[in-house]
Amino acid sequence: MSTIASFSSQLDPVPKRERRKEARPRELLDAALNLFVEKGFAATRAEEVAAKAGVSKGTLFLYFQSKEDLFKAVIRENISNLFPAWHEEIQTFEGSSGDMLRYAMNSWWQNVGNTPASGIAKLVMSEAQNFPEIARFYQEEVVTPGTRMLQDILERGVKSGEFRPMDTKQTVFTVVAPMIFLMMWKHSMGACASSAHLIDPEQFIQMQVNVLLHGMTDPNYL
Amino acid sequence: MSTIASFSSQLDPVPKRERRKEARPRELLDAALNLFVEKGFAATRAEEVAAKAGVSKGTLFLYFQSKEDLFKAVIRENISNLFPAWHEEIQTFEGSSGDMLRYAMNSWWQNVGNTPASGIAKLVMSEAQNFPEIARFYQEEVVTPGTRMLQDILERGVKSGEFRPMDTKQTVFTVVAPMIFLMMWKHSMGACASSAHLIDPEQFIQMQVNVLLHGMTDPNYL
Amino acid sequence: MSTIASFSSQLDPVPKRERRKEARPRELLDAALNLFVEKGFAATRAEEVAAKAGVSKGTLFLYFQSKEDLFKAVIRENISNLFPAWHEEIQTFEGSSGDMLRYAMNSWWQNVGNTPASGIAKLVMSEAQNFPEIARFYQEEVVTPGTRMLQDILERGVKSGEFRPMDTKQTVFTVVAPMIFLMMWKHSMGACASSAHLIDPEQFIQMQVNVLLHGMTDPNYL
Amino acid sequence: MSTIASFSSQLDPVPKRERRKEARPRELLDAALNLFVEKGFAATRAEEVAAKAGVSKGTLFLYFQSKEDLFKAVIRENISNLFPAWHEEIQTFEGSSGDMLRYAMNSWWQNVGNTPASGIAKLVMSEAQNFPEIARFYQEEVVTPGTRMLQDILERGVKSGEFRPMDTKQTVFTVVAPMIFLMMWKHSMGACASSAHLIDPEQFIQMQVNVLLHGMTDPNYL
DNA sequence: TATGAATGAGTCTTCATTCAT
DNA sequence: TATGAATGAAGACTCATTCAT
Repeated sequence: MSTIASFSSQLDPVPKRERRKEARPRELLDAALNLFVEKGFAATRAEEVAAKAGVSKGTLFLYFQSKEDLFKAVIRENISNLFPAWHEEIQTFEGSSGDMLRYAMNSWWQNVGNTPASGIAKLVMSEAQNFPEIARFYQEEVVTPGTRMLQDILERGVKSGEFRPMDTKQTVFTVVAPMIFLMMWKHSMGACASSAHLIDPEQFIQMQVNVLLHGMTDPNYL
Repeated sequence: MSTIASFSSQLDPVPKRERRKEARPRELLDAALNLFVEKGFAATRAEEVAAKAGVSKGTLFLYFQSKEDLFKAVIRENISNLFPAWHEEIQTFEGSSGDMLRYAMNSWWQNVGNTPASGIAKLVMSEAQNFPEIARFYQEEVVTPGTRMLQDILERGVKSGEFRPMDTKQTVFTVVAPMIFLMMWKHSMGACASSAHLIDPEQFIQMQVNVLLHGMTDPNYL
Repeated sequence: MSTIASFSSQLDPVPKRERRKEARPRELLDAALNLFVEKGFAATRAEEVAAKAGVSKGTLFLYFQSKEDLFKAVIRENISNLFPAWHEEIQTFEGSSGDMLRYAMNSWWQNVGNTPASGIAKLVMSEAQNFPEIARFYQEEVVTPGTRMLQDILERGVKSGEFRPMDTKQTVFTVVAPMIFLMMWKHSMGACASSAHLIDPEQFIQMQVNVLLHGMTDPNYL
Repeated sequence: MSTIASFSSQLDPVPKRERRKEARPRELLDAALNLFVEKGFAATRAEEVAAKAGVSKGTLFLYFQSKEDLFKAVIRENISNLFPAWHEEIQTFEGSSGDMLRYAMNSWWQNVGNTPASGIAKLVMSEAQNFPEIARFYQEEVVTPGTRMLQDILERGVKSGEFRPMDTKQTVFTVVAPMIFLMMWKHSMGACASSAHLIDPEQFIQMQVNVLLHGMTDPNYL
């Protein structure tokens, strides 16, 4: 057995940058991510995380100095890869800017809003005050590139005459707002939604795009 | 002024046990609002609230059955109570439904968004998972009447032909989203805003209303 | 009205020994008695006692130095008159000693066991460890005269040949035991009695007397 | 011996954090039994129990969910657990039902009445009002099986003709009463016993059995 | 490196008692 | 004498963190 193990480790030579020491933490980080998203930072007990990762309480603190340290690591590890192929896709999009915006928002729902990643965003915003360092980190890694991308779309539309002239830097938040809202709602009020306030996210996004593009006063558009 | 002050302070050496039954709830509520918003519900100790209100720990529980009860009172006092007058205003509003919507959102900014009360919404959404009872309470006391009011505006516009036909129940969240977003942003990312992502709330709201009403493709509207 | 009041107070000239100062405490003592019996010493809140007596919390402490002090007073005030006419009755009883015993126990049930006084006994025994002084007081005021009286009955029966020779000093506890038991049961397990363990006190006493007199092996007696 | 002791104490300087998972519950239970009996349930602080067992406050709650849970465990450990063996003994008893009853009561004295466990019954009855759940538990765990067992003895005697016909369900309390009495007395009045009211428990039990079996009027029995 | 028993600081809540009015 | 607002000590229970094994 030890032979096989050592053999296999020979086959997969760990790249230098991926230190051995971080193989175990991965499981802890995954467990923590899910629990933090599900229950929030304060309400998640260190022991739960350890149990979910299949190790003992003590082991957790072998890899992370404190629960807070774990939290920061969870966020840091899971934020960076939010804008992978997505950005690429948008960049090469062909079609009207309106369609582009619609596509971007639908795509966001598919790849972020409707995945555990949305939980991270909720978590970050919820705990931003308590962890300013994380908020700043999130700002840099997610907010800046994200708004940049959306702003590009708006500018493309204005330039082509499809959209009316606007302060794209500010208007971009008009596009961001429903997405932030959707994530927050889903992970907070959505959990206790009385039937009166159920939101159908996909319908909501279509409606949102329609309103963004045509407003509520345009009688020619549904 | 300083003369009067020092004089009066000689006369009233602030007795340790001041009897202020009438004023206490208000003082405690204010202290609680600020601390909850600043540090979160769970992270705020009951004793802190009492201290900030200038009373002892025990006194807090003389006026509120529990910390959670205090939180509910904060919500009621700072948000729920706004609705009646607000509803009245809307009811008697004369003018186009577009102006009405603009008025409602501006008014919201004046009375909620731009006050510490905005922190409450952020707080409730952040802590909803941990305190479902509070989420439920907020749903009932704020979300339901709030959306009801906005829905009325939309229906008014549709009925008058000013707005295009729509599913007002879902569209209302299109109006709610930017407000929720603004509060979340202000109390999370906004706190560590790199200059690149500063939001000018009032400008944002105007822009939001314009977009809601006319969309981004209407070249006839600024 | 004030005339009538002062007039009436003239009609009932308070005896010197019954000091004026103790008129108000009477109400407090009564309230305390009922509450202590009903809920126990620790579980009875000072404010409850005051409320039941129709005064404010502060007033209670005007008349009694502490809750403990109140407790002692309650016991002291209510114990002394447990053996009033009863003792007299027994003394002049004519009939067999068996009938006398039966009469004593039935009478005890009427005058003590089935009245709030039984609660006092339960209370004293329950709190004896915490208030040794009271236990000693109870010993003197109740236990000693009570057992003395019963011992007299036993000795009367032995002397007349109706009862077999016995160590009356010890046997007296055989008579006392069911009474103590009945009071304890009534004020403790009796409160949560599953139907299986309901005790019919009067039937129990008859049975007890029958057994005391005739045992369980005497086939000639029911 | 002292040599060995001092030698061993040099070798084992009692580590602060000793791992004794197996022994802990027993130690805590013993500490709790003694403190509960000595001071009452409510008056005993959880930390005291822990300290007496030589552990910290937190450790207590590692083994028992709550103070009430600890109390239940004390009852179970010290009384409930006695029943199976006891029931067995009774079941296989050979001899007259009278001897059987005498044996049962003597055995009870050996195993309960004369041990700290006797304090539990006193405790339960004293605190029953304040902790109904405990009373219910005691009813279920102790009262029901205990009375069942005694009732079996009585029925055996009736069936064999040794005892006269009787309502065994009610008569059983006639047997229970002196035991309850003995425990109550011992842990209340007994503690401050003036010499006049000292009870010799063993003599009392013999006398009690004699009276139960033969009554006080049977001249043929001592 | 891994374990999990043990720790103890921290927090809400209660309530006897005080004291300004 | 009476009030009741205010106090603060006390106690159950939690859980991040430590450390002996």
